[in-house]
Amino acid sequence: MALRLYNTLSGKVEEFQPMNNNEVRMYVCGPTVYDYGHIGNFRTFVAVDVLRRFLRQSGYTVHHVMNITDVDDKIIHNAAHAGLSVQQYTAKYEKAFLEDAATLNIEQPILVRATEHIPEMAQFVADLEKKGFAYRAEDGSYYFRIAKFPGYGKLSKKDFAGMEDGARVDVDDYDKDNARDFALWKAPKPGEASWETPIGRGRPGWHIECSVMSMQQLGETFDLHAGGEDLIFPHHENEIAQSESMTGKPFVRFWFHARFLLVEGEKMSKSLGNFFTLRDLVLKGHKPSSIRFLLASVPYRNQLNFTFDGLKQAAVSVERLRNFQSRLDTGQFPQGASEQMTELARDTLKRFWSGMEDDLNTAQAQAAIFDMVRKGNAAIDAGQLKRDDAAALLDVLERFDQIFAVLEDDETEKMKKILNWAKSEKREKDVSNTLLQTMEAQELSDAGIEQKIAEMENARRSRNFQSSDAIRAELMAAGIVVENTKDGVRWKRK
RNA sequence: GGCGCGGUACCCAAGUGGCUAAGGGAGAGGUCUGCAAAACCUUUAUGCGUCGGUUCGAUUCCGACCCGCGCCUCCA
Repeated sequence: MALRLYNTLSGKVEEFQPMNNNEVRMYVCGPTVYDYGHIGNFRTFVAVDVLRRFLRQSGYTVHHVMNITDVDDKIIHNAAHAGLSVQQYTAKYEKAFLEDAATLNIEQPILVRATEHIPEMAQFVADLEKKGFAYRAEDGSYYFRIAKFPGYGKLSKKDFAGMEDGARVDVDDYDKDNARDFALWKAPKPGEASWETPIGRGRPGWHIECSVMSMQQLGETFDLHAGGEDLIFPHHENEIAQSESMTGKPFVRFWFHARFLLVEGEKMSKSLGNFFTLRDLVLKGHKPSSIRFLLASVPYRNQLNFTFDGLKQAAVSVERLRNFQSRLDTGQFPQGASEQMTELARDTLKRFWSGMEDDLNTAQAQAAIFDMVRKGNAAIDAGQLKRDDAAALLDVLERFDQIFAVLEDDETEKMKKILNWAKSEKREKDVSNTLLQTMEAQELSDAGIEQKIAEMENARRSRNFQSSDAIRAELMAAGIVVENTKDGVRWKRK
């Protein structure tokens, strides 16, 4: 059994085997740091994170590299508008992106930045020109000659053969030999950021950074290259053209693309008012774990409809898993193991795993876990769960969470950071009461809460229910839920 | 216009040429419970966009149509 993964290049689901036994070398196209990351960006990065974690859980050592695009037209434009240097401008958004990724429990890959590889890129362009794949235009820009690369279009399944003669040529593209030729290197326009290099002054085109940095980090041919579906063309098609022209070898074995999401049933766009950054959602009071759970629960190749209702549902689902985990953790169970539960743990893990192996079918994998939760809860209710069973079920839950990463309950700290950020950015008006209430619950110390609960328990023991209910209500108002179980009192922050 | 993906219950969302069409949420009823929370049980698609076709049999394959979405010059 092994992971079967859809490969955009072949258009088929294939068995994934890395080139070197236990090592996977993968590259993901990272963010262009010109603004805060939105929920669509994070769908892709969560999908890649799930892939990365699953590969690691499968026993591979994963070399995972991600680029930061820190120079492009939009950055140059926005930076100038803000009166900042490109570097000052991008530093802010790169930091924000990495914080947001951490908020969503996305493990950080090895980072490489475009602006830190300018000489290598210039060299790459020079070499491509030497080999006849690139040419210099009159203004000092360099273009890739796609006519020289017969495989052009193989990733995006486009046939460019018939388009060469008689193809329309845009008036402003008079510099290019063919309208489809793409920029490797851009000559500077007045006031734009540029670098002095042996091929002249200028800045890299968009695609070149990924070819140069990925091959530098991972070799001329590597296992996996990921990104959003929009990158298939032209970005990844162009990367293939540049890289394979340079080395004469296959560039990437598996191409992995995450599908775009919809927000409230529509394409996300600023004009529709359904454009949300991660921070927007947290300020509205949604927990990072709910967001991650929702993003991860629809398989990456399917369109995901991201809705606020769905976010609420995800929160409850995560809560259900956490409740079960806590029940297993704190419950008192008799020694030993039961055959049914041992089998349940084994079967669940198997189902979970085969769901994941089936092109990362996270919905299927999740269903196995929820089945286990129901059966496990029922066994506890019936008094049939033994101590070793609890450990076995907890272990399965742990395996699930090493990939989904939603059970760890330390979110208030993350949310607080975002709250503080909102204050520093003068965005207090966007802070919801839900978030404030969650934060309030955090203000109470564990000791303070336990003190209150002790008072409540005393009142209950002396059957002074009026008093105990008052304390319960008070705690509830502060976002603390107290549960009285036959194994004792348990409480949690909501 | 070209290429591609999808339309499954109130919502989100898997899946299959024929056994009861996963799972989660929501609603209803019940069990437990001083209350609350959690949990469990029952219940909610004779039906899988529409219409044809192939087949002993289709939600699953094929065709047409309707709707949604993506790519086709830098949006994840």
